[in-house]
Order: sequence, then C-alpha cells, then structure tokens
Amino acid sequence: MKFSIEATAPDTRARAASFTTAHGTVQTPVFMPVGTVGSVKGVHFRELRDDVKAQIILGNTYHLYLRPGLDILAKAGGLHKFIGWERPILTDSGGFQVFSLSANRKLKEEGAWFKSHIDGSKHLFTPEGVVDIERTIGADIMMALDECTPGDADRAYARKSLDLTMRWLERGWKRYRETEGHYGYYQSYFPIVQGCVYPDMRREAASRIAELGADGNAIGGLAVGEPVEQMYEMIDIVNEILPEDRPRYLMGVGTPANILEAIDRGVDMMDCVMPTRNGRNGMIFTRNGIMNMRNLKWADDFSPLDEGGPSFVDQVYTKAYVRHLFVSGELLAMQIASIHNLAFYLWLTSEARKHIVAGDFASWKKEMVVNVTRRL
RNA sequence: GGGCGAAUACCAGAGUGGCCAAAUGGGGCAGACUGUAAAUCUGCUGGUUUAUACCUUCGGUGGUUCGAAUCCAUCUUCGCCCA
Repeated sequence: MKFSIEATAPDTRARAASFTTAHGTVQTPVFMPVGTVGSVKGVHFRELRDDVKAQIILGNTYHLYLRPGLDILAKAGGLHKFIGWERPILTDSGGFQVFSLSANRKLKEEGAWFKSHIDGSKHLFTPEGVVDIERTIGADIMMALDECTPGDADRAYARKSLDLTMRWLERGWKRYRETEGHYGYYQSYFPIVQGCVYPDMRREAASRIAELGADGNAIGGLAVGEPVEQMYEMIDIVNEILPEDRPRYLMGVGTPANILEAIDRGVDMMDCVMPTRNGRNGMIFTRNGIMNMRNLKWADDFSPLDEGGPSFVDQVYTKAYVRHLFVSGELLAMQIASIHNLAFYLWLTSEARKHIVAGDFASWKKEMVVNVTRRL
C-alpha cells in the first residue's frame, strides 16, 4: 500500500495524506461509512459515491460470514462485485462483535466462539480463520481479530485481554504473510492497538505493533464506555508511537467533535455507525449543531434541512418536511437523514484536510468543535 | 310509541364498592444511540414547578354508603331491535 503525506498542520499531529489500494486512492483524513452486511443502510451507491462522496466503506467479517456466507461471496468474486461497489472496502474482523455480542460468545486461546444471533449455530473465529474469510471477502484492508476490551475493564482484565489480542495478532499476521488474495489484487492487514485506558499497556501494544511494519495501524477499544478525555489521552499516547509513515485508523469513532479531535491527534481514518444509525433515529448533524428532527420546534420551520450543506438533500428538503417524514415513520426520512449525515461527515473530514493543507487547521478545528457540538 | 344496550383521560379500550389518577395499545412530547442483533431502546403524557403528598376527574343531576368510575333514581346523547 502506498501512503504519502502531503501536508502536516503546525502545532498538531494532523496531516493530509493519501493511500492507494487496488480499488483506488483515498484522501485522508477520511471518514468511512459503515456497511456491515454489505449495505450502508438506506443509501444507494450512486448517492454514496456522488453525493456523500464516500471514498471507502466498511463491511463486517462476522456478519458477512453468517450471511450471505463465504460460498456466495466466493462465487460472486468477492464483496466488491457482489455489492457493486468499485471503490476500496475495509472489513472489520469481528473483534467488535466480541464486545457487542458478549452475551453470545466465549473467548478461548484458539479464538472466539460465537453463537449466531441469526440461528443460534456455533462458530469459531480464529485469527487465521478471519484472515481467510477476509481474503474471501476480498477487502482492500483486512482488520486483525482482536478483543475489543470494554472501556471500564480493570487492569487485570485489560492485561489478559491485551495479551490475548497480541497473541492473536502474531497468528493472524503469520497467516496473512503466508497467503495471497483470491482475486488477483493486493490486500492490506491492519493490526489493532488495545490496552483499554492504561497508558503503559497502550504504549506497549503500540510499540510492538509499530515493529510489525504493517501497511497501516489501528487503534481499537475506544469510545466503549470510557470518559472522552481518556479516549483523547489514549489516542495521543498511541499516535506518539505508531509510525508516521503509515495511516492510522481510529476504529468506531465517533461524534463530529470526536473526529476533529482525533484528526488533531494524528488519526487518518475513522468509521462510525453514528451518522447512519442516529440518522435513522432522527438525529441530524450539521456544521451549526445537532438537531433532533422529531422535535416539535421543526414542525413549521420551512428553511432548508441544512442550508449551504454539502448534500442535495440539504437544499431540497425543509426541516418541517423532514420532521413530518420522521413523525410519520416514513422510510424517506431515514434515507434523507443517512445521506445528509454521511455527506456531512465526509465534508467534515475533507474540510479538515483543506485546512491542514492551508495551515490553519488548529484554529478552524477549535471553532468547529464548538459549532458541531451545539444542540439546535 | 315500545324494548334492549352503551357513555371512562387526546383516540381506542380495560376496569363493575376501597389495593383507581384509573390496565393496555395508539397518538403526543422528550431523551439515548460511537469498529450496527438498532427504521431501535428509555422516560413522561389530569393539576399542583419536587412528591411514597394533596387537589380535580370516569356523560349531567340527585341519592345509597364510612367509602362510588363501579350500586339506585332521573335526565341527556348515541347504537341496535320491534312497531
């Protein structure tokens, strides 16, 4: 994977860069829409590409493995062909499901046993097996299998969890190095720094991962219950160590303000379900603040959803109409909100990039964090 | 003209002497959501700025009773049936 830095912002770790995969080049900082089961919920690819301007999207190994299953994905020629998305795809390993489906899984040295949420069947996810699955999916960026440690874990648990994640990483990395893509193109493999909220563990994990020399490196296990200031502290600590000449991916984060703070601390890639999930639930993020579209106050507000916003839905639809759609439970409400929020997130990261290049990122960020946090 | 039945909070609809400010559903209002088991979940929804507290409510009026949404009388309205 080719990674090149075009500019760095003074007094911060923020940088404008780009990396190139077999399915194209991605300009960073970048927000990556989440398409767990091979679909960014409610958003057509034409909208995703032309309106949202998504450069790369996520898929999920656990979900895709269960459905449609590897046979179908292999027959289709990989996920890109199956879903009709020609740009880069990153797959999460199932490590987050170790966290979010904790009631339905059991961790062993060999790997993570899951009880399928669909039919109750049992499945073993090993670090090696996950590489194999991600090879079959054909993701441009494959994530290592990890345990996403809860943010409130005590030291003892975090220690045990990190050690397991690191042992899994060695195994997954080995399998990655011994195998090749099934479809004739190169795939990257990103390790994930864990260590909960403990600086020493984070440093240790980051150091060991830095030595691996992977195409890019990820920070996981954040925004999972710990205070936001602790999250920022961990990002700082880890990014001090992770190599500067490789993309850094902060997994699963976050709010618009989180994203700006992460970029400030040297993060290049981010993903989160927030713009789509919260969008479906009526929340609209804008550069002027956050709106709950179900609120009565929008009932007769006929101004555009987000005047001057980056998406066509921002100009075409009024707040009053979008509120009406949400209150009425219309599908269109969720589509509009998802398109808007994703377009806003992508706008936010591309705007951050512009200001990094222009050299005024720090002041722009400071003001923008206040704006995007406001409740309208 | 006669007979029967029904009237409960924004709506629908339980409740048939005290545990009823009144089930449940809908609607309404607000909140949550961070590598998606989420078009989901949680609160509130008579008034008193807080309430395990008080006040006002179950078509109207008048009774019975220590106590009535619940029993009695009567009126009103609506529905069904017979003329």
